Amino acid sequence: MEKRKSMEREQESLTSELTQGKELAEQLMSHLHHSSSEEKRDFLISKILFSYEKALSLLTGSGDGSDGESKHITARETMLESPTSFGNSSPLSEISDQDCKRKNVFKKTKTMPSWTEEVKVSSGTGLDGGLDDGYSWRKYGQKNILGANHPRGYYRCTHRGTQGCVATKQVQKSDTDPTTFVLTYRGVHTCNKASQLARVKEGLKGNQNTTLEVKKAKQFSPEMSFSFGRAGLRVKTEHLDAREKDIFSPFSFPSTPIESEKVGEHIFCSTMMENNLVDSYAPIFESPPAIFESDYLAVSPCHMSSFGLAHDVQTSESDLTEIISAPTSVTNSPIGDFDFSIDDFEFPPDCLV
DNA sequence: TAAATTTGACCCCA
DNA sequence: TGGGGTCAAATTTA
Repeated sequence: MEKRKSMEREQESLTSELTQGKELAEQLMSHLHHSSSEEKRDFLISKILFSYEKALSLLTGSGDGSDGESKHITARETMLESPTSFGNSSPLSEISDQDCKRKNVFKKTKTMPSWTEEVKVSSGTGLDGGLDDGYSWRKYGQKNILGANHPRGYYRCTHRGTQGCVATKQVQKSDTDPTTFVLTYRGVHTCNKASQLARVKEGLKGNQNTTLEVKKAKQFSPEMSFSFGRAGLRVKTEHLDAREKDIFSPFSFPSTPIESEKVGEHIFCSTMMENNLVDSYAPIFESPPAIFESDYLAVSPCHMSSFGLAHDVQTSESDLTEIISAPTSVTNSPIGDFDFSIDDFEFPPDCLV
């Protein structure tokens, strides 16, 4: 009995890994067609390889095949995820559509990549909870969290219905610092806006006016099967004059004082290196956080290298923190090389904030 | 009037 | 069994 359960789990993990591999391959195909950055393609390839290696290890029994996530997936959930896997005769067919939906949601939530950011905003920005990061979010819930002084807001991508974008984020005001919001992102944007933002970010490459400083990576734990840890960035903004704010307006940049003493405070790059996870970290930037909210965004060198940014880098107080300059828009770009100017970019009407 | 937000209820899981 | 996350109806906003 116990053995059978174990086998079922392995089969589920296998299915999950193969499915993931397939999806990643499809993403890669899409990126090939859109001449995305080499880093991004490399990352997708490494993820695909990892998925298949893991699947193989499950088949051969050489690995434990279970990770923190997949071992929680039940047989029922797995079947529900693949509606075609059971026919009318299955007792599962009696499960309501809503039940199916819910179970899919819970499973997807658990298996989606997630990472955390701490974003400091100045009071009066009117961005509480919204914290515009360039994506369109729709609030779908709010909960009081045990032990937390402030409620947690739940947001999902506006394009979820139209484009099936599964990205979600949680926003909670920090208990210790009311000006700091803890943002937890889950899932990767698959909406058009994501690729458009990526293009905007890439457009930073040739632009040199606005200073970016990536401050720190606060947390990283290999929570997701292998590559998607939780990483944190503390993003500060300051010194935006009216003109610059206008420039940033499409992304609603707030302005807050920078805490220079915290620059380089957290060394996460080395942690990544030690864990051979540098490549794995790429996805964190590849997808959403897209914090457009600072004119002062610090980036550790490992980020820089994974971004393919080798130019216009100044050394900051920390060896692990460097400053980039960019003129019109800023972000901790998930996408590596910044290839074209933002001037080349046009927002389709449906994506303007 | 469509889109966004609020909020109580529901479900899953530790 | 309670906490966290999500759904969806009701309400608000643009």
